[in-house]
Amino acid sequence: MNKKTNNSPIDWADKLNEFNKRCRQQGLKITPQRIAIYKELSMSRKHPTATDIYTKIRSEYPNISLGTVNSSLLAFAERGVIIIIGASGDPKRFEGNLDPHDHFRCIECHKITDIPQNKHKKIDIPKKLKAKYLVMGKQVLFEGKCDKCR
Amino acid sequence: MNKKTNNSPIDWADKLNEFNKRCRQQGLKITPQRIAIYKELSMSRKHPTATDIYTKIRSEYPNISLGTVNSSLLAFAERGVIIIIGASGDPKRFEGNLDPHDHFRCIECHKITDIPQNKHKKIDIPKKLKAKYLVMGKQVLFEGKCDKCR
DNA sequence: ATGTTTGCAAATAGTTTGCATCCAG
DNA sequence: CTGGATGCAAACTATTTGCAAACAT
Repeated sequence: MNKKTNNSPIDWADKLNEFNKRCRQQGLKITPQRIAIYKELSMSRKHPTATDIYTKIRSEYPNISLGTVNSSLLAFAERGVIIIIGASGDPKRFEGNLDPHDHFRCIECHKITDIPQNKHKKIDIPKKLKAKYLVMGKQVLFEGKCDKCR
Repeated sequence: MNKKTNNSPIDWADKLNEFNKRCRQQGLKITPQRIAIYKELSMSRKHPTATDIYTKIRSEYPNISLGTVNSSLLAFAERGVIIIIGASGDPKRFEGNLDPHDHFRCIECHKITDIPQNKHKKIDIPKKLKAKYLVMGKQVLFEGKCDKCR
């Protein structure tokens, strides 16, 4: 499509490097399973749940467990290697793409789509907030009905 | 504190009117339970879960059920009488305050605080989004650690 | 060598569903 | 009257926990 062609081995090599670096920085051990989990996540633009990733990975690692997938994803998210998105009540959805962008969620089919940040790049963190809290992230979530559901 | 004194009977009468009007417009039946649910929600600045509200209301309506509280809240949210906020994986949190504002969520204690919209009032909906989707709402969620947890 | 991670299983939490009864409009 | 709402219980889905064995550093 456009310059952001996924699945290119070069992209993946880059991402893997970045991933390894971040893990080491954060004291997270790098295991084949974790690499597979991260690969599955970062190759997907679909904001998979832990179960989604678990299902996909089972073909490659037949005896990985959902618990492992879940705890790995949580460990990543805790250290900022990935992020968690979506709306409350939904299962957790993970996102490997750390470039700032927004999301659109269909209230009917619950699908989440990436939305590039248009103008408003700089919503940024109100000073009052920074004074009182340690602000580590920001998410903008649009909700409504997607083309298929409306 | 300041002009937004909660719990004032006048505030509540206003809100109740508004609530009744909206319910009628939307074809939702008004029952004592629903009024109690909405009252509990709109009097609270704490973004309660269904269970929170259920627990509180039981003193007044000892045989209301969690299912009823939940389905009422969902019915309200579906029709825009209230909104659902929070992050995925968390239990749903409800919010009766429809004035546009943002939220801060502590990733440790999961508490959610209202954040007034500072400057950036106008993030508003990218045209491309509007073209493709039916956008019904927008949420800005800051995440990090609150004063108590950091 | 050592402390983290894995895999498994069980426990917990939260949400949703089905159905008979009831009540607001 | 009638369709939506209630209350109860059971089913489901997702997440978390505990522990012994395996492995990355």
